[in-house]
Amino acid sequence: MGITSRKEREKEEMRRLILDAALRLFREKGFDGVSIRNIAEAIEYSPATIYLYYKDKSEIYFALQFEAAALKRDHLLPAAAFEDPWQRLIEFGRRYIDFGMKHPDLYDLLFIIRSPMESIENQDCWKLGIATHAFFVETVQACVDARHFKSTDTETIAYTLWCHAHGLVSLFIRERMRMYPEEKRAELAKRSFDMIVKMAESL
Amino acid sequence: MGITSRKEREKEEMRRLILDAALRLFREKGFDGVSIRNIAEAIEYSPATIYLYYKDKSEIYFALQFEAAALKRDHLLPAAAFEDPWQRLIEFGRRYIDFGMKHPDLYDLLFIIRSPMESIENQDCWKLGIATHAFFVETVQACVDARHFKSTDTETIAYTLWCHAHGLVSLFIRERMRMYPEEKRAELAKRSFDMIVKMAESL
Amino acid sequence: MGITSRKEREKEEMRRLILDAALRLFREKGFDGVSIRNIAEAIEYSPATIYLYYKDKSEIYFALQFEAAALKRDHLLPAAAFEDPWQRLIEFGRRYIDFGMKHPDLYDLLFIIRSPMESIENQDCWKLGIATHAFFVETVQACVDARHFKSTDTETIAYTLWCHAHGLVSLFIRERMRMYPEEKRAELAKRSFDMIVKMAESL
Amino acid sequence: MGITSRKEREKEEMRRLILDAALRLFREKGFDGVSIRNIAEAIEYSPATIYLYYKDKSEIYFALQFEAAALKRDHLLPAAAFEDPWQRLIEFGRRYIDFGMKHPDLYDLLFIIRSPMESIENQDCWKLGIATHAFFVETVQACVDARHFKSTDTETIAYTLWCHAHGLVSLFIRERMRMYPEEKRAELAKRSFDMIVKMAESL
DNA sequence: CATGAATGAGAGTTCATTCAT
DNA sequence: GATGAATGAACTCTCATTCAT
Repeated sequence: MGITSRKEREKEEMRRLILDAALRLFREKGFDGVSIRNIAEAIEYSPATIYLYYKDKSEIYFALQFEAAALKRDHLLPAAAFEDPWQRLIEFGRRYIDFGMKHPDLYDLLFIIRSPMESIENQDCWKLGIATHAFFVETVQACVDARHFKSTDTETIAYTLWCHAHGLVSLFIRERMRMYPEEKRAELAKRSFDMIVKMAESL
Repeated sequence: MGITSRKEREKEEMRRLILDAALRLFREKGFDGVSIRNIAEAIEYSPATIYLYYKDKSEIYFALQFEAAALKRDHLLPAAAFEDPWQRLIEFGRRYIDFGMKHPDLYDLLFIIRSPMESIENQDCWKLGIATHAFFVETVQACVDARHFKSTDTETIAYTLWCHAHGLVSLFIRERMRMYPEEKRAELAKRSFDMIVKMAESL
Repeated sequence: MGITSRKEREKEEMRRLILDAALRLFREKGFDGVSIRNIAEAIEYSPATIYLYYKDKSEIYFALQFEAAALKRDHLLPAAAFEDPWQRLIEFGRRYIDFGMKHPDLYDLLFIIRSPMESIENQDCWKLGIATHAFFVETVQACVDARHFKSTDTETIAYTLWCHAHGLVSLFIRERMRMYPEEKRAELAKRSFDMIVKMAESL
Repeated sequence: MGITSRKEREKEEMRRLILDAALRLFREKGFDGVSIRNIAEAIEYSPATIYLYYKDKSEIYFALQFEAAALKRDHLLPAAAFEDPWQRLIEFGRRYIDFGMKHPDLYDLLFIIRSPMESIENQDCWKLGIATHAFFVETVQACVDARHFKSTDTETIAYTLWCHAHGLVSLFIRERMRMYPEEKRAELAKRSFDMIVKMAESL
């Protein structure tokens, strides 16, 4: 078992190495701009070596999507610590946007990129995403249960808040805010978040 | 003149053919995923023929973007007919979302696709977009002037509403609403629009 | 006959137009760098029109080679005016080098470029070249007859002088004189010509 | 070490294969007339393979030029053994011409072919050429110092001799001696060399 | 386990050339 | 007589991928 597990561990480390490099490169040059060769060079292995760990390029893609989903979950999870559902919801939103701003490529991967036909592999990723989304909806539900809103249409409330957050992040990371001077964008996003919170309060 | 105009027309038809094919392909596979060859095959011409009508790949892209911007403006413009700014704003929002739903590829092109560094050529397109955006902001301003909102932060109000609308459309057209059954999605979008309108009223 | 000859004349003018443009372009961008399209644009006709006057690209090439040969002959011919064979020879040499310096592309065409298999067409050109060369050899012979040299090996004398002149011109136009500062090259060439003349005197 | 060196050797052999094919093609069709595909076909490999050994087309060109320069130096160097500067000079000239006749493609590459703007890479080649040229000029200078010529214009003497040698070789290898029967050409060249030597003696 | 070597396929683009009008 | 439209073939170069070692 010792040997087997060490091998397992080494294999895992190698996958890590590949994914980290891939992720960094995707960040820099976009998904289409990165080649297997680029990744191989980045980790100082030969291109052929990559294929020992991932069947093909799209498997790397799926693995990354899973990574992204996990990272996102980890980024959002601390919101669960807030006992008050309303505070929890706010924190969740703040963290959601923060995640998108800090990891634009991951966000892109999860919510914008048109994926190359989702095979079975990324079902795990999908489950993760579902779970995180469920946590979000439950939080909204908790607010509803706590009579925080006049409206009781949990589904629509959750969806509406999501639309706003997603719109905010994706306009930003796909560079559609050029009519606003660069240095004002972050602040505008911040003000908009505060505003939607206010708006939600009077729902 | 007869011959000239027929030739002109035929040339125009060919450009149409190219643009339509290109548009469909761009949306399916993204800008980088589409090759001149692909487009040529789609319209059953040789690759070289494309170059008789468009200088290079990005010129096709710019032509499409310009068309999309013009179509969008035409789609939104009727909102200007409403005299009451608040009604005008609502109509504008409704039409914005409607445009995105009806012409997902055009919306994609304008607000989602990662473009090849926009050179001077598509300034026209850019101006068009700016103008339409300005109309939107002015409408919000008119509402503010009419004391429709408690808040007077026009910029943030406009931006927040835009975020919601863009988020709604882009989650839809980039298929990130799979957790909702297909037949419910349109209705959910509708309810969300109504909700944001309500929320805005109490701004 | 009037109509026919006018048509003939017009056809000739068009050929002139094409050749002149081609020549200018070859000068600027080299033979390989020029396309039929380039030539067509230069004379503001369509590429297809060129084909009404020349069967294909290499026919233009051959026509140009003939042009070059004729131009060269015209450039050298005035040397014939000198009655003294020695003066005639010197003048011939001077003019030969002058031609190469003033029309590097023509010289290139005639003496350096590896031609695309010489078909029957450029036989005319070949004859012209032969004739000019014969004139040169005859001049040398005249010097020999006039006991200008001790040596009587006309063939070798002519060939040796030609080698020098050709070497001088071709090192210059194929840019192999970079070890000499640009501004000194012309003068060096001049001094070398004077030197070979001197050397020939003591042959 | 065995394996490594064998691999090294194989790699070197492949480069040889490419360079040999390229050299032959360049000389037949000129630099612009040769495509990577041509070279690949000649050695019966795929075009992509070429890129494993040379970054691009001009790197092949530079590699060849460097080789040619080195070979030429090696061919000329033995002349240095002659102590008497005049004998040294004669031997140098003889070897220069001999090199051109024996390796027409290399000579072509070095002194005739129109090269793709030489970047920094082939500086080595350039230096080699400069050095060999310097050796030549020094030899002429030594003759001058030894009062071998009446003229003391070393630069012009060297240049004039070079012109003759270059003209002789390049008329030959670019096939501009067709007016002389094939079997007489070599002898004519020989006689011309002897003649220029004589002429130089009386300088 | 890792890789060097190789390649087919395909990218954008340009070219000489043809042909119906 | 002139041309607009079209194309097959070629260009340089990169990519994902395979396979023998």
